[in-house]
Order: sequence, then C-alpha cells, then structure tokens
Amino acid sequence: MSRQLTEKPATILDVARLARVSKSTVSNVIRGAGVIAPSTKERVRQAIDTLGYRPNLIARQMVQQRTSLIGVVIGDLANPFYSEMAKAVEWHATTRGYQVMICNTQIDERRELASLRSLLDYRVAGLIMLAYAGDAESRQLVTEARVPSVFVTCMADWGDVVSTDDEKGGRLATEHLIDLGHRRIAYVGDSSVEDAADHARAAGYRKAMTAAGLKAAIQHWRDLSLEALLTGRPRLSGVVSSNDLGAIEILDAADRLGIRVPDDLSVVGYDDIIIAGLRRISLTTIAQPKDELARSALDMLHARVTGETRGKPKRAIVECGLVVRGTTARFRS
Amino acid sequence: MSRQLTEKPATILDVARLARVSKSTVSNVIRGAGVIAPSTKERVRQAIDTLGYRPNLIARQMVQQRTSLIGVVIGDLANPFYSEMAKAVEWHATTRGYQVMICNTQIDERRELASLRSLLDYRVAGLIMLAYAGDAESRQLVTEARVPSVFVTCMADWGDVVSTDDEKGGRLATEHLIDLGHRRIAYVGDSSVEDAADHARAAGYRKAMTAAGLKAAIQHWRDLSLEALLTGRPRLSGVVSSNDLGAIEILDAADRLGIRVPDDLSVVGYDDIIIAGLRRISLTTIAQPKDELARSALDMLHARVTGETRGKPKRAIVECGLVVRGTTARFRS
DNA sequence: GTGAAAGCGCTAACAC
DNA sequence: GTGTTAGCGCTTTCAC
Repeated sequence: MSRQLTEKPATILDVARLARVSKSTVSNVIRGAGVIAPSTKERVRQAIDTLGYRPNLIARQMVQQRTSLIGVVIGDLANPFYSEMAKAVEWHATTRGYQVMICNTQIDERRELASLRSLLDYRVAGLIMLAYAGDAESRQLVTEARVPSVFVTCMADWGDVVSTDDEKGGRLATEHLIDLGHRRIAYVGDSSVEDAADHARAAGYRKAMTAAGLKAAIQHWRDLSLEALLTGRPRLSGVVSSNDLGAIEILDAADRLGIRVPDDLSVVGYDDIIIAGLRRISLTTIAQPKDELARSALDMLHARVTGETRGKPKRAIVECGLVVRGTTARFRS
Repeated sequence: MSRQLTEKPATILDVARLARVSKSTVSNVIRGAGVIAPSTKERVRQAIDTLGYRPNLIARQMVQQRTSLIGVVIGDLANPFYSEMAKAVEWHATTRGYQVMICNTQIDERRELASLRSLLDYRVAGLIMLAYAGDAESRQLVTEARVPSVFVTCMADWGDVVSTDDEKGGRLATEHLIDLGHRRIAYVGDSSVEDAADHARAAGYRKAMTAAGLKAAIQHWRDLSLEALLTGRPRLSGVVSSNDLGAIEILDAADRLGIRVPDDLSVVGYDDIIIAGLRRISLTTIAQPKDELARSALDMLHARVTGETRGKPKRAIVECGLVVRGTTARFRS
C-alpha cells in the first residue's frame, strides 16, 4: 500500500516484476484463469497489495473489444421522474457490473445527437434511452453502430422497449374520474412526455370517455391557456394530465384562480413521482413502477449485450396502477 | 455512410487504406496536426465520410495516458438538490469536453468506496464529489491515485472545495425570522446534508440567536420527534431547516398537527430546490446558486486536470441569498 | 507532406 | 504451471 506518491499508477508489469513472474501469470491470477501454483498466486497477491495495483479498465476493454459502459440518455435530470428513473437505472446497471454514462438532452435533437455520438465514441456496450427526441440521424447513428438500445417509457421501432401500458394508464385515470361522477373531463398532454407515450395515454382517456358516452377533449400545454381551460364554460370538473409535473402546475393554476381542488376540480397525474406523495401536493396519479422498469430494461439490455437475445426488437410491459390521494373527489355540481 | 451493417466499426486503418495514405496521415487530419496537402486532406475526409468513421476514444485515451472522463459522486439522485446539481455539473462538464460518469452512493461508505474504485479503474481525469461520506479508505484511494477532486457543498481537507458560505446562510435564515419578531426558533439538521455544511449552517444560526440574546436550540432529525418539537411548550414559532426536503417534512407535520404555516409557525429551508417554488409549497429558503457552484467546480477541476493549478487545496465561495416566500410571516402571539 | 515504427496496459492463444 | 508473443486502435516521435 505504500507506493511512492509521485509515481503513476502501477501497471501489470510492475506487479510481474515484483512478483518475479510474467505479466500473463499476473493476468491469470487477476482473472482467476488457468491453474496457478498456490505459492506464486500468493506472491502475486502480495505484489498487487504492496503496489496498490488496480487493473486499467481502459486497457482491458481495449483488447477485449467491448466495454462495460452503458450510456443513459435522459430528458431532464431536474425533472423528478427522470432523476428517479436515473437512480434506478444506475443501481441496476452497477449491480450487473456496468458503469453508466449519463447524458442530459433536454429532449433537444441536437443535444441528443451530440450525446449519442459521444457515447458511441466511448464504445458503450449498450444504450438506455429514457427519452428519445426521435431524430432520424440519431437512429442511423445507433443502428449503424449496432449498439443494443432499450427505450424506457419512450418508443422507437428499432430497439427494445419497456414501458407501462400507457393506454391502460390513461384509461384508469379517466375511469377513476368517471366513477366519481365527473362528466366534463379534459386530458392535457405535455412535451416532457415522449410523444408515443402521450398519445397512448390520450387514447386510453378517449376510450374511457367514449365508453361512458362522454365527449373527449384532448389538449396540449404547447397551445393551451390554463386559465381558459379551467375557467371556460361549461365548467370542467376533472383533468387528466399526462404527467405529475403538469398536474402540479394545474394545481398551482387552480389555487391561483380560486378553484378549489378537489371540491371544484379533480386532478389526476401520471408517474407518481416522490413529491406527489407530499401532504401539500397529495396528488392522485397513475404510478409507474420505476424500479421494475429499470430492472426490466437492464435485463433486456444485458441479454442483448451478452448475445443471449438477438433479432427483432422485443417489448416488455410492466403494470401501472392508480394511486388515489387528495386531488380527486366525487363530483358535486 | 453506407457501411455494411454487419461490419464492426471502421478503424483508422480502414480509412487509411481507402484514402491510400498511412494511418498517421489520417490521424493528422483528424487532429488537425501538422501540415497536410489539401488534396490528401480531402481524400481522407471523403474516406472518413463514406466509412462513417469515428475515432475510438478508448484507444486514443489509452495512448494519451489520460481520459476526458469525470467521475461524479452523488448522495441521492432522487433528492432534488442532488439531481439539480447533477444536471448543472453534467452541463458544464460536457461544455468543457468531458464525459461524466455518475455514481449514486446514498451516502453509504461502502457504496462510496466501491464507486470511487470503479471510477478510478476507468482512470477518470477528475472527481466531483457532490457528497462525501468521509471514509478514510476513500481518501487514501483517491489521494494515492493522485486524481484531482473537488468537493461541492461538502468538505474534505485533501481536495478543492466549492460551496456557499454556509454559516452566512444559516445566519441569514435565522435573522429573517428574528426580524419578523420570532423568539423561539429551532434549527433542525438533516443527515442528507454533509456534516461540515450542516455544522456551519447551525453555527450561523447560533450566532444570530446569540447576537439577538436568544437561546439556541439545535436539533437533528436522527434523534427528533417532530411532533414533540412542534407541540412542546413553550411553543416554537420558527424553524430553520438545514435543507428544503427537511423543511417540507416539517410543513407536512405541521399540517398534520393542525399547526398553521405561516400563521402559527414560520419555516425556512435551505437549497431552494425547484419544488420549493411551487405554490403549494412556497417555501422561504436560502438559495444555493447551483449553476454557479457547478461552473466553479468544473473550472477548478479543469485547471487541476490541465496542470494549470497545482499545490494546496483551494477554496471557492459563491454567494447564497434569502428567498422569501410563503412559509414565513411576522410573529403573532 | 507523408510514412514507418514504437508503444500505451492489457488479454488470450499457444508454446514450453 | 508459466512465459512468449501478438495484437486491440490509436498517437507520436522521427526519418525521409
């Protein structure tokens, strides 16, 4: 442990010299390969210890022609849904012996492209896409590099996908409001949610509305005055938001406009981010099981990386469920 | 761009062959080194394009004996303060040409040690510590590896430090309450805040209290019944929390106990995480300028990595400030 | 201006 | 059981 502090890290050759063996022998004991005489094994161990030697992963991966790096592409780290997912992904990746490289893209095509390029330049073994802006160039880049990719909570036809059943989630949220007696219910989409997921949730909403003989009204933040939505006539009594952050903004707007939640307005979110459970927010929402999404994503990716899975993109669906809290209540005219 | 999809990524040799030059020449045009005849330069460019060639960074960094990797050690990615900081750090790192490797430690010494080991095995050029459990073995590991480290919002005497003036922050928060007429004010520390920072904030609180002739009461979550704290006699009328998340928990507890904020109780947080600004939370707090902390940290680290700075650990302080929102009000008996 | 050659730290055949 | 050897893909002298 008492290497000179002025030296550069010890190499396998330093260890070999000190232990009076060849570097292959050192390599063998490190990797537990072949059969080595207990005495030499011990000598090597000693040498490794006194030098504080640690194998250079860059060098190892260079010769092995594969890295244990996983690129994680994220929409917005400051968005709790993404950061909570990132945490779960990091955990499951580390558990399987991978190291993650996280890139934050703000769902901007240029940044996504730059991130992907950088990740591929490092020869990542695989990609976890927590957000995908859907750029054609991105697609070409990744498919040409033949790097296994799994899309979590977002979609692409050229990689594995793991998500919850978004249509079911949208339906669940809507049916909850319908069951509570609401009739005028709007759906509000958000750009921070990937398009396909947003559409699926909206489709679930529409189905539930139609099945109940109600008129669907699908809105989008992009072209929406929250005030007009909430104060228009006839009065809305329920809102389904495509994500929790949007729902919380609706809560804010309602507070500002003197609309009481849940007395005058019921709101359902989507994601179940941690803060949705705060007493001050207490948001009814559709829970996405983040740990399971991440676990599943890493299982799929790992299977691709090892070659265990090959061929056509696969798809995994994990269950979502309604969590009833304080922002929804029975309709009162 | 039309490489066979079954091939492995093109190497510099493939480009050299196609352009009918040596690989050194290709290397030179890639790196813009030396003087190359425009015609050959063009041929090489063409070859690079048709092959979709991208230099293998692993190989490059192997020969250059240094990486452009930065290890980022985080306490808890699901904690908004950390994830907001992580976002800022990622941004500033990317901007300077680094790629980040994020490790989430839950401020657990064993996980921190494992993360650090992994990061060092990848030969990261530098380390940004957003949290530091303070393990002695961690310290030895990193100092022996001679990897520049900067501690952000946490402390160690063996690396550069960038933080806000925590004592001032604690003082500001406390003085705000005193100015509002509060007399019985408690300070509540939290384990998710690094010890040194927590202590400095508590010290600021104590100074302000003492200066006003008031009695300081420093508590810690670890050994605290929130109910006892809030309902004990004589009644507390102000609380300074060492972080926003803790402050929000106090808000929750107050709501639960029927204590009105800010009418019966004023609460000040620390960090100014995004959700503190939500109308439903509207937390008065001490703002840590996250972008500036991150920028400063990366400047310091970059200067170390390039050798521009050397020698004793440096220290940078960025300003913090009070943000008054809705959880504090004038004292009424 | 361009190329030949050495070598970064390691693994993996393949000899001995 | 252990050592020799040939690279992995790149940069970097140093000749020509």
